[in-house]
Amino acid sequence: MRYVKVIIDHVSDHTDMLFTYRCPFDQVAVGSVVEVPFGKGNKKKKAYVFEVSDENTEGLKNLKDVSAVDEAYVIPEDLIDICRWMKETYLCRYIDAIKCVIPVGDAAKRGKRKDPYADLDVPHLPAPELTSQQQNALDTILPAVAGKTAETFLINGVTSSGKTEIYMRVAEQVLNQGRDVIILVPEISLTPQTIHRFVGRFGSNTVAVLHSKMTKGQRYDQWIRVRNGGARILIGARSGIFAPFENLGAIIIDEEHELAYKSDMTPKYDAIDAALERARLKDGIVILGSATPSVVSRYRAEKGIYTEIRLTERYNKTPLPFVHIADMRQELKQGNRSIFSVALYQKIKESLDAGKQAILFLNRRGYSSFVSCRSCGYVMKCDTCGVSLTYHKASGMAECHYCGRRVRVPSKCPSCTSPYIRHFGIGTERVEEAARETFPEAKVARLDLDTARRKGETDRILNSFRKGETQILVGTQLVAKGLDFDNVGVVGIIAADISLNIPDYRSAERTYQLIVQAAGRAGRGYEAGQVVIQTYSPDDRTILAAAADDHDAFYRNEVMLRRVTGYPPFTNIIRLVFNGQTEEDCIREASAVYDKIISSELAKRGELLSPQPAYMTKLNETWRYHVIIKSPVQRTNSYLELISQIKSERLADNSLRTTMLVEIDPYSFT
DNA sequence: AGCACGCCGACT
DNA sequence: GTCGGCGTGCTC
Repeated sequence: MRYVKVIIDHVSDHTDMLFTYRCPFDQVAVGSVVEVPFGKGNKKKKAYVFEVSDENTEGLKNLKDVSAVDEAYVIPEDLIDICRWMKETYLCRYIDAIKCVIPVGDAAKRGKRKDPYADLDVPHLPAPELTSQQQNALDTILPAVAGKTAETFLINGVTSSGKTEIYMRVAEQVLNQGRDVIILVPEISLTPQTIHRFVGRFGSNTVAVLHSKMTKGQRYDQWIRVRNGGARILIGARSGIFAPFENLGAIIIDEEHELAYKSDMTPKYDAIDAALERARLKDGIVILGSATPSVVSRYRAEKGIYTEIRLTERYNKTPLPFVHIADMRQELKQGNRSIFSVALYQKIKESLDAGKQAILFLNRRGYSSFVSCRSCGYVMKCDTCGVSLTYHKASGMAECHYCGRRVRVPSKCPSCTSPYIRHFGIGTERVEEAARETFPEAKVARLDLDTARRKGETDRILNSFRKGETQILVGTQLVAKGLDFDNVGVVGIIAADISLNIPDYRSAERTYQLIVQAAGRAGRGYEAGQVVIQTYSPDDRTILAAAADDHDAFYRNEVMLRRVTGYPPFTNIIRLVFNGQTEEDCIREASAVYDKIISSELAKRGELLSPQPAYMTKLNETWRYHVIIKSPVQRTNSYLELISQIKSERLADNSLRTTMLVEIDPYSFT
C-alpha cells in the first residue's frame, strides 16, 4: 500500500498541515490532485499531494483512504517545492501558496473558448545584427545556460539599448536545450507590441500569454497548454512566475525595479525572490533587466550575488534631454503663485509654438490633495479609513482614495465653524484646468485612474495625443511608463516632492525612477527634448541625481542611507499587523508579541519598533496596529522561526481578540 | 474554518 | 421527556 501526505483544500490555520492517507491509486505522485474523506463527517475534500511513500513510516493508526484522483492535471514537482518555500518565507498557509500554482477557474466550466493569441498573424521577424555590447552580454550569459548553472544576471541597460533582443537570443538557446522560458513584464507592458515581438520571432505555437485582462477560462486553457508542453515560452505578469513548465531553463524579468512584481494579495510574495528560488531548484538562469535597477538588485550585484552586465549604448541615438530644475520657493518669493514655474511656462510655450506637444506629469490624481480649514487647521478625513480626503472638482465632493467614499465639502468648518475651509495642494485635475487657462489655444487631455476607468478610454486618450489631436497631456504615472511619442518638446514634472515626502523608506527610489521615466518621454524624435522638474527641494540628492540621469550617484547615496537607517538591502522588514475590534485589544496583544520578541535574545537594539497605529487606522471599522522588525538579512530566518512559533502559540490561545498578519518586505505600510 | 459532540433551559 | 442554544475540541 502507498501512503500520501496531502494539504487539504481548506482555508484555515487549524488545518494548515500535512495529513497522511492510505492511497490505493498507483498513478498518484507528488503534485497530484486527489479527493479525500475529511473530518468527522468524512466530507469529501480536494487535496494536494506533497509526499508519496511506500510505507507508513510514522506508524500512524486509523488512516483513511484517498477516495479519488483528479485526472485534469498534476502540479509540477518544483512548484510543490515553491509552495513549501513560500510557507517558510512568507509564513503563509500551504493552501494560500497552492492557490498561486494551480490554474484559476474550474475545469468543469470548460466550454468553447477562443485562445486570444492562437491565430495572431504576425510575420516572422528575423533577428537583427547584434551590437558588440549585446554580443558581450550574450557571451557572459550563454555559458551558464550551456552549463545549466543557476546564475542570476542583472542587465543594467539604458533605455533602447536592446535588452529585448538579448532576452530573445537567450530564450532561443534555452529552447534548443529542450528547456522552457518564463518572461515576466509589468502588467502595463503587456501590450500587443511586446507580445508581437516574441510571437514574430518564435511563432504563436511556441508562445503563451497570461495577463489579468484574460478571462478565467482563457487563463485555464493557457495553463493547461503550458503544462502539456503546448507552449515553450510564457510571457506574463507577476503570477506568470508559477507557469507549470516541466523543464524550466530561464526566467527573464524585465523592468525588474517595478513594484508590480510584489504581490498585493496573500501570500504577498515577491516574484523576483520566487524566480531565484525556482531557478535554483531547476538549475536555470535568471535575467533581471532595467534601466534603473532597484537598490536591492544593484547591491546584490555589487556583492557578487548577481552578475552585472552594463549596456550603455543606445540603439537609436536620440540625444538625452536638457533638464532644468525649477526652485518653487524662489518662484513663490518672486510672486509666481501659479502651478507653472516661469521655466516650465516658457518651455511649454516654445513647444506649442514649434508645433510640438507637452506632457505634464503629477503623481496625484484629483483636484487638490486635501481639504483643510485655514483658521483652525482641521483636515477632512475619511471616517472609516482615517486618511485625508481628496477634493475632486468634477463631482464637487471630497473622496477617499482608499475606500471611495464621497463626502460633500461643508461650507463651515465642522470643528470651529469658520467659513475658511478650502482645498489645498494640487492634483491632475487642477493641473489640467491650469493648462487650459494658461494655454487656451492648446487642446488638453488628462490620463489618470479616473479617466482610464472606462474601458478603451486610455487607448483613445493616448491615440489622440499620438496623432497630435491634443497638444498637452496631463497625467499620473500612467503616462510616465514606457510610452513612446515622437513629438514631445517638453516634459514637466509638476511636483517632484509629492512622492519624495510620502512616509516610506523607498520614497527616494520611487522618486528617482518616476523622474527618470517621465523624463524619458521627452525628445524621442531626432532632437533632444526639454525636461523641467519643479520642486521645493532643489538641492535634494535624489532630485539632482535624477536630473543628471546619474543612477550611480543616486545608488551610492541611497545605499549609504539604507545602511545607516537599517533598511533593505541590509535588512528585511518584517511587519506584524494586529487587527482588532478595539484599540485596547490591538495595543495589548501587539505589546505582548513585542515583549516576547524583545526578550528573546534574538532581537538586538534598534531592530524592533514598538507597536504603532498603522498608517491607515480603523480600516472598515477595525483597528490596526503594527510592530515592525528591521531584521538583518542573515538573521531573517531566525526571526521567522520565532514568529512562526508565536503564531502557533496564538493559534492555541482562544482568548485572543485580534488577528496577527505577517508581511515580509511590505510594499506599503498602509 | 466547519462540524459534531455535549450539557443546560423552555416547550409539546 | 426532547428540541435546540452555542461552548469546546478535533480534523490523517
